[in-house]
Amino acid sequence: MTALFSNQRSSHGSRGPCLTAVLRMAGLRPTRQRLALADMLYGGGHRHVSAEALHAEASTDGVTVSLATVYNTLRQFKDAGLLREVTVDAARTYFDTNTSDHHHFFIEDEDRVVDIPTNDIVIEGLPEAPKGMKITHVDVVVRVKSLS
Amino acid sequence: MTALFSNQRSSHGSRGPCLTAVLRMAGLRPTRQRLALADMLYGGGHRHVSAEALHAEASTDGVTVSLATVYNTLRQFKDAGLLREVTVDAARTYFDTNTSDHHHFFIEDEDRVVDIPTNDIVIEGLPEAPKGMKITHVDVVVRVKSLS
DNA sequence: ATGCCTGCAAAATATTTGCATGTAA
DNA sequence: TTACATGCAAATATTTTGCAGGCAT
Repeated sequence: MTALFSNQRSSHGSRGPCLTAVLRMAGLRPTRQRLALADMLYGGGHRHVSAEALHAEASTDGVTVSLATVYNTLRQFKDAGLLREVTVDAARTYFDTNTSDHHHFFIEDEDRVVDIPTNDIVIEGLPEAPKGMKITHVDVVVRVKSLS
Repeated sequence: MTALFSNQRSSHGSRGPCLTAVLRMAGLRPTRQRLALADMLYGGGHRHVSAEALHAEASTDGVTVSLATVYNTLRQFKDAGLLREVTVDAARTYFDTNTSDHHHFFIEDEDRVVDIPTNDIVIEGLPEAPKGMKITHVDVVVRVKSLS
């Protein structure tokens, strides 16, 4: 599966219409706030964000949007399959604009999530799901810290 | 590495002295509350608990302990290496009495963590840690839900 | 015009902390 | 006795929700 938003900018030069179309396809009205957040998220390469960080970035960019709307928008994007939730830190929720199958580094000193750059990870010996269950996702989080 | 608390009960018949010794070794005074919580955690087999659940269980067992003390005690045990924190759900922190290397199922419908019963999981193609970093832990979480 | 969105503030939830009291050594 | 532990309540942090007003269709 390929990320829906990939290469918005390079494929069209202007990205507004693309974002609008994608939001519509997801059943979400292309409002000013959603377009602005989507642009920040997908305007250049893939990203990992927390709600707080995205809200701060919006403020810096002069985009007026409430923190509650950022939370709600991130959840809507996630429900629409445009973002993937990454659970690495119990205190904070991260969203990844890369919705394809891949895994993560978590940099413990900085509370930061980074994609693992290769696709070579293979997990062997994975057991069957418990009876009556099916596997929805396999998450691999490699926690790292500086050598200090 | 073997869990410090394993087989307390079977190796001695009474477990009080063991728990006391382990707490002391960890630099923690063996108080009534800590002994009671340690007994609940290690008295029989390995477990996964949240602070809230452990507090509820204590109340049921007639052990008087405040929720704050449960939180603090779990953190102390974790810092002492007696528990491992498992991050699977952003809304809740789980602690695993099994501190050895192993991985987890997360049952999404029930918000419950279960050890993956085999040791056969091998992860291949794991990349190097980013420059200047070292890997502290690799977590594999297999999310499952009922077939519905 | 209609119904979905947004902002704000308040609620809900999870966890930590300050401080007076209690207890182990 | 002395330092560390506990309980309580309040503080903190994150995320969600209710509601009145706003905007997309």
